[in-house]
Amino acid sequence: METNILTEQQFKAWRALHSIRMQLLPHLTQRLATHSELTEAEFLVLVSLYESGTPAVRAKDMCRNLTWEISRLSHQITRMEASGLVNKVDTPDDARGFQVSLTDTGKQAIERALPLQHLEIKHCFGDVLTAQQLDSLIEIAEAIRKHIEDEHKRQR
Amino acid sequence: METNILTEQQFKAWRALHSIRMQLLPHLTQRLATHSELTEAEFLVLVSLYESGTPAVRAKDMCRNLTWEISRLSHQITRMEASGLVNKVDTPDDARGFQVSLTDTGKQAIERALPLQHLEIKHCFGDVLTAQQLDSLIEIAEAIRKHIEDEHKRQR
DNA sequence: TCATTTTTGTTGACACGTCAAGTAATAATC
DNA sequence: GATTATTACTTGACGTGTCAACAAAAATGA
Repeated sequence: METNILTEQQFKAWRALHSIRMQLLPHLTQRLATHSELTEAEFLVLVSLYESGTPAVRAKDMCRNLTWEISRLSHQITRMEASGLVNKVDTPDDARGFQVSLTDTGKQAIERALPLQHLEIKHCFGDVLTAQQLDSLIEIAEAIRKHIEDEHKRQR
Repeated sequence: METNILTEQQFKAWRALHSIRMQLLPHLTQRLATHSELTEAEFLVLVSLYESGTPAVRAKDMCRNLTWEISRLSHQITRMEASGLVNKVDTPDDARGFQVSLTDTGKQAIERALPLQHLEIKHCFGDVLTAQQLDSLIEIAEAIRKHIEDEHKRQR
């Protein structure tokens, strides 16, 4: 309770969120690097592609899916094309955009990494929490999403 | 439910956590940049110093406080010293380490930023959630912390 | 149809974070 | 007290993420 703006409980919860972020996420990205030699950003792009069910995904759609901005994706795809995980393809209907597709290497990488990473998530997140706690998280995310959306829309 | 490793609920909760991370945190760091011209890393260092109550904090202690590794702090302090927010001082008793102290600029910056940022946190986090949800977060963080600590200790 | 606006993406600069390799001082051990 | 191990930090390389400035295609609309 540094100031009296936040209540004690609010402050503790904020620190709790920070703690989750600083402990769980680095741990998981490290595991991912160890068992699959993928960074988190690479993993997210590959999952997004893999789960789309389509051979190629348009950049702007992937951005919406990942909640990334286009500049971030552009940089990331440039790097991943260089390392051979994805290909960049022109869109047939719109000469501005591009599509991203999995290479064979990329497909193998994600098919190997996905179950391993889900095991990690289960082990140090899913199985560590109670059903009530999992439900709370889902509610919390929704409450925050709604709030931010209202803020955002007003600003734009 | 992409694979059947995680239960549906676990998977949704995992996505919820991801959603919180991707929506709330960028929003808050952007606000911080807007109202105080500080990055999140700068803010965290300044808060750590300010709340220590001492004129200077030793690097390793600040690392423990922030859950940062020393390399990260070293880089960060180098940048912040260049921009005039902190000073680097030799420790009196141990010639290996260094201490960090607030400059006047840094002190003014944090005294201005802290209440503003707490208002933001209250507005889009603390006041958005119920008391039960706040308590859940505190419990969740503790459960994860304990789990990771056990994992970590075994590995070291 | 022509001009304007919007959408889509690129690029460069810069701050950030991690890793691995190194250095130097202190602590521990014999 | 000399050797060894540990601690505390530095540095460089590299992947990441944001911002602002830019470019070009597509949609809008007068």
